[in-house]
Amino acid sequence: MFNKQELIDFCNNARENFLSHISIDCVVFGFHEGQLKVLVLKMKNEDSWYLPGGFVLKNEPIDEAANRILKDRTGMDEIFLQQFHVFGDPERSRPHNEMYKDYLPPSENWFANRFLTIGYYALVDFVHVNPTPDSHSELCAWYDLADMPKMELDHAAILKTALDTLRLQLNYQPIGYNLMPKEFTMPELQKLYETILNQKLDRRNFQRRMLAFGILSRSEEPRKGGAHKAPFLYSFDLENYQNALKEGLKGGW
Amino acid sequence: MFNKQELIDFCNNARENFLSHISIDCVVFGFHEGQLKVLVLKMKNEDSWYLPGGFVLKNEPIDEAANRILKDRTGMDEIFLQQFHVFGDPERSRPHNEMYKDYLPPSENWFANRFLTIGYYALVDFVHVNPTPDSHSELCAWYDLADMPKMELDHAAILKTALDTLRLQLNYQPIGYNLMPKEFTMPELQKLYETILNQKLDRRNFQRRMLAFGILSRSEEPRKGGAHKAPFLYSFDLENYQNALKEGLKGGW
DNA sequence: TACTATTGTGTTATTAATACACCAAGTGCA
DNA sequence: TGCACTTGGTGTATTAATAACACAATAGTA
Repeated sequence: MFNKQELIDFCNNARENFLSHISIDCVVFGFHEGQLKVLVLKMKNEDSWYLPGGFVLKNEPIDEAANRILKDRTGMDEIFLQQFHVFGDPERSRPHNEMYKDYLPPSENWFANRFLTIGYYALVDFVHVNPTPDSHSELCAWYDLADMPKMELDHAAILKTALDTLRLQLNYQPIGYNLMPKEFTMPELQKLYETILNQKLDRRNFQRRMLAFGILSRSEEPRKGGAHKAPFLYSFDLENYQNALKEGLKGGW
Repeated sequence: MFNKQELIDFCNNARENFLSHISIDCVVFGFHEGQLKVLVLKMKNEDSWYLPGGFVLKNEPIDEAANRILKDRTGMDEIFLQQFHVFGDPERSRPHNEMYKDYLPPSENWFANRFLTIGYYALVDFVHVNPTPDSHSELCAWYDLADMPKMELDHAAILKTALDTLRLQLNYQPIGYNLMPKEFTMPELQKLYETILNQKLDRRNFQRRMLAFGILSRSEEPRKGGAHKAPFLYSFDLENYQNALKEGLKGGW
């Protein structure tokens, strides 16, 4: 993916600006046409796929680093982002460590380092994302969760952990606001939940429960023009939603 | 806490063996006499307190590093340990960065670095712990959660986050096994829950719920000899317990 | 206009959570 | 020994949450 000169430049730049041994990888979830999507990158001249990631500037908070990385890949600001796990097996970055050993000695080769990676997951409104490859990628694109390409390193495991975390999160936090468009119908929201959980839910019980949370407001006008019965449009009541994020949806004890 | 020569030795050793920029801090919870306890260290010749922590060896998985650090402080092996958050504000280690600037230039001073710290929390059986200070501490001791000394850096925030995580955990995972002795009475287990949650629970409902989880087995003999009515002794059914850890106690959706 | 797909809503049964009261066993003391 | 007090064990009624289920309304299409 790099030729020798590019590698040298990259390494010099990285060594000067970034914290060593630490990377960030992001699992960006979007929702479109009833499918949960994940943003992935394809390296130049290689059939290898990665989650969007990057490094932490020497004087940058890690949450800001994750935001910066995602802004570069999506064009979006103020993304819903959550740190979920650190992947710290010394073997995890091994395949990369060998990569450029003919070009540079390990001491000068940024990729010869072991990297811990901090996993973040992001929830974004699919249509607002402008997938943008980085300098060593030829493609940045959405993939269906059910149809992901084989990813390098431990990125498949990172994705799995992110998904598990998201599913857990669902039980005590509202999540639709960041994944749905401003207005949506109840069946559309249900589809989101069903997709994340990979499980059918009962329409009537879903609606009752969702409304009981008190985070939705129904607009006056139903959606017109579509086929079939005109569904009501809902949007999130942001104040109650934020509150539910903080307080949790229902307590255990 | 270090004199100049100690500092130089420490830094040389650290630079050679540890990953830079990364530390681990552990919140060790124990339970004794109806109180939730946390293990803390006091620096030599200073009135400053810290959570037990350390660094990651260059070729060591981070979970192993946390285990090693805790084994050194507690004498215990196979501790229940859970990674819960990375604290990555560049300001968090600032107070330490200045500490030895008269002894060594920043490039040679391990403590002049910014550190991300990976937070782990541990649940241990109080009586099995042998609190052991490290080389730059004069004391390693249990403190009541309600009566913690003022800690350095962001260690109070780390503790708070650990406690919040533990309280959340309580809702979908069993936790008593690691904190209670082998055999215990139902009121004792209840006290543990009440202490963690800082809230009174109803005796009868607690017992019903706990038994419904199916992770307890009642021994034949009640505890004799104590004052008052002899309570039954329970222990955890390890197989069901492990299963509940994996599966979660009750699902949301 | 019948048919079909989709959405909206209500009712009942089951299960879980909460609130509450009584009995049993042991201690200490008059 | 009888009584007060403490701790622990268990049951039951009420309420709330969840799960299961059926029918009516609307808009497009054949």
